[in-house]
Amino acid sequence: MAKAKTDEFTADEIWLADVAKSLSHPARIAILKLLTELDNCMVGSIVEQLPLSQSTVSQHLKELKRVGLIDGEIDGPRVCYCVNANVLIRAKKALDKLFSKIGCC
Amino acid sequence: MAKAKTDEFTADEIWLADVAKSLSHPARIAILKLLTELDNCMVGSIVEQLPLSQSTVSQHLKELKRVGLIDGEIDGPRVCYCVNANVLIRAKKALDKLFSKIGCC
DNA sequence: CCGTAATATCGTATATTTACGATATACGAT
DNA sequence: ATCGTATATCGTAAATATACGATATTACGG
Repeated sequence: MAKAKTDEFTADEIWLADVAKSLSHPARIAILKLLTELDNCMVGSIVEQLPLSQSTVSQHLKELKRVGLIDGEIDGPRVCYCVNANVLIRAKKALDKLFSKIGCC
Repeated sequence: MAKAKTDEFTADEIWLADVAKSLSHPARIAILKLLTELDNCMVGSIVEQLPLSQSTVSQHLKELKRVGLIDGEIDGPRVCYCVNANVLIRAKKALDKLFSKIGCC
């Protein structure tokens, strides 16, 4: 029943799982890709490129922002999002650490 | 209503999101960590270390196996799981590619 | 063959995610 | 002040995820 026993895991484990969760939808992967490629990262541009409604895209952006993978900067009546490299690097390091000593049984 | 519009995204995006999904629970992060640390990777050993029931752990193992992050090898009456480095490397490369050109608006 | 141990699967309850349209908010222009 | 545009939030329905106990399966030892 999805009883949140998260306190039984380490903060690192919970954090990495949370970042992974934010990456666990193709739309959010696509959004991150767009943010690294487009010279224009207004929400409207993103919505145009995705097969999803504006409100749904907004929800996905909120999820990415929640874990800090992107930041939104208000630009007049628009919002400009961009990738937060720091969080990204931290996530990659955590992954590397997790798998630094792969050795099997 | 979670209408699966996944065909609108690229295979790469879907795959990476799927791997991320399999990493999106602290128990599964913990399992992967255990598999890289324990000299004994029987299911029983994993269950012992986690605050979850045997059936729940088995479900998590199934999810990790589904995306190929781990392989299970039958060893008598037990099953020995280990990390699949190939899938892992592929995932890391996909992440690196995704973020190779971080440049903001 | 039978019992025991290890693991997987089933059934099921609850929680969370995903999606959309409708509505609210914020801002710039007129 | 009002209008139009851009974005966020609300309400909600359907899908999926998580958890557990109970049961099935598999393999070995006697």
